[in-house]
Amino acid sequence: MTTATQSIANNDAGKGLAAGTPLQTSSDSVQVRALLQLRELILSGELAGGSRITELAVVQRLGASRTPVRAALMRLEQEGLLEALPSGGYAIKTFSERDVSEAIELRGTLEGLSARLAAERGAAPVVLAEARACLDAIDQFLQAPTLDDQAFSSYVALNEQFHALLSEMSGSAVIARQLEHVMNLPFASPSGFVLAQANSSSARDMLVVAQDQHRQVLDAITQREGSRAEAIMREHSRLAQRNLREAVQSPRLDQLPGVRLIRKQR
Amino acid sequence: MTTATQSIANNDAGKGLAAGTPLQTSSDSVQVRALLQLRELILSGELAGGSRITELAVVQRLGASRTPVRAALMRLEQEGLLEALPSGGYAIKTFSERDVSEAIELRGTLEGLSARLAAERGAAPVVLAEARACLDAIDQFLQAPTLDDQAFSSYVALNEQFHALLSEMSGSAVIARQLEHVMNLPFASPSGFVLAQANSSSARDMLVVAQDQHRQVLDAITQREGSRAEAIMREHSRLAQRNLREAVQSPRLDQLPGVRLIRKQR
DNA sequence: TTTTCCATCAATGTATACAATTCGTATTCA
DNA sequence: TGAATACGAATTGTATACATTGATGGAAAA
Repeated sequence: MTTATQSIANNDAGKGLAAGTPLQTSSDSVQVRALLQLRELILSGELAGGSRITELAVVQRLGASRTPVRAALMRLEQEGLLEALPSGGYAIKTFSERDVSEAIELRGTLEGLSARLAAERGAAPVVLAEARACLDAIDQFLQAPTLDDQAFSSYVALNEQFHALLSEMSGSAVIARQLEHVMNLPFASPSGFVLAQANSSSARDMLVVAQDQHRQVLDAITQREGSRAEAIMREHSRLAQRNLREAVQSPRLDQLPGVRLIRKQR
Repeated sequence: MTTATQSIANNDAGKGLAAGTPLQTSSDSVQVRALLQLRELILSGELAGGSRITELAVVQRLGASRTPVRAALMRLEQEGLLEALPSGGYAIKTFSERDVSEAIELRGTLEGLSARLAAERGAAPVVLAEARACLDAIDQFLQAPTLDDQAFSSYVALNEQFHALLSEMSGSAVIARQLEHVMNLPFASPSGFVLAQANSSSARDMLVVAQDQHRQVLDAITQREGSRAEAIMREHSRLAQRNLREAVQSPRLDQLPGVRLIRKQR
């Protein structure tokens, strides 16, 4: 995970100003800034999916020199957002709905593996406690009969945290690394499409179901029930699958990061 | 670790040469050559695991300039062979036996997923036919009561091919990509440790077992038995686990690529 | 009008100069 | 003597010039 510490603004006399750029000057290195900005540009759909992307264009757009831009491009390629063209250069990848579905399935499988290992080996008590606290916090939000956008955002944050803790419980750096890599794929993230459902009447119910699965997988891990833990996490990812299917038609979809990269047909 | 120029001496006396110099030992670009050579250097153990690696050292060693070397380093970091140090620069990663074990488990899980999807969706007949041909070829080698090193090498190649076909059968580029990524981890490859067992008396028997699993998973896929296919591939990876455990003490171990990166403890 | 060849250009690949940061070391002050 | 600071060497980060390759368009010939 790249540390995106937002701190004192620095630097950046800003030569070429582009319209609409969020102007988030963090004091990170040029390389990191270029990576973040370029990723944002792609995920926001500002750069059309499928189109070719040239170094020079990015250089002009971001104001950095070719070297850090090149690094960022390389990085984004291996993240899966860009595709290296055989003739050199890159194209912005697009994803079919099936691709997204498979990415979610992949995450479910890996999280299942992680949960099983955590159960079989036993998780560190500290992490378990953190996870319980995290779930308690989620419960707080679910108390209310209806949830506003703010509550959903909080849920998303806590949800991500819980999944991260789950990954940590396996005690496997190798698997955690792979999971991180899968999550780099857009929309594969645990809360990828929940926001699209925020207005749905059944939205809260879905979160209730998800939260129950959270509880149960933690219980399974505590009871050292490996295959139960694995099965739960796999099923848990199916919620995201459902959200994906429902969200594909949602008009609100366009506001989510990365959805512009999904092409309609397979 | 001193310089000593013990690798392929390209070294070409530097910048004096004008354009058009036929220094292409292999017809690839400098970048690709640097990547291959550096990876080889690491996997062969010529660069000590855990040690820091500086750009300049690599530049001097490989004769390329900093730019392609930098690209190679970046690549190897994301492959998992190098670790990016917080202060900049890289260190050669080392792996515990547990890391390796987890990498194998990971592969088994992903191959299981792939096989299940292939079974559920149905695999392309062409690929299925190729896979059968591949297994027939392996059978040829297993006819002999004992196998020489040459036969083992052939087995390894065919084995890799079969696993590649299996990955293709799922029809999922997303999953195939992840599998590829996992295989980048040293020793996670399907035939990672078979060569270490080549002299063992039970070596052939192990291959016989493996081959039976190959047959069965193909049968399961053909019969559209998803969870059976998945289970078989998971169990299949356990063979590699066994090989790992046995191979760890083998004196022949040092000749395998990457084993020098395994640290003894924890 | 079409095809082929050449010229031109644009984009990436490569090398290197320059800047900034880090780390080790030595010196100085308490 | 110890610690802290400052200085210097080394290494990475950044920018850019140069080289090469691939694409594109236009002109000439069939």
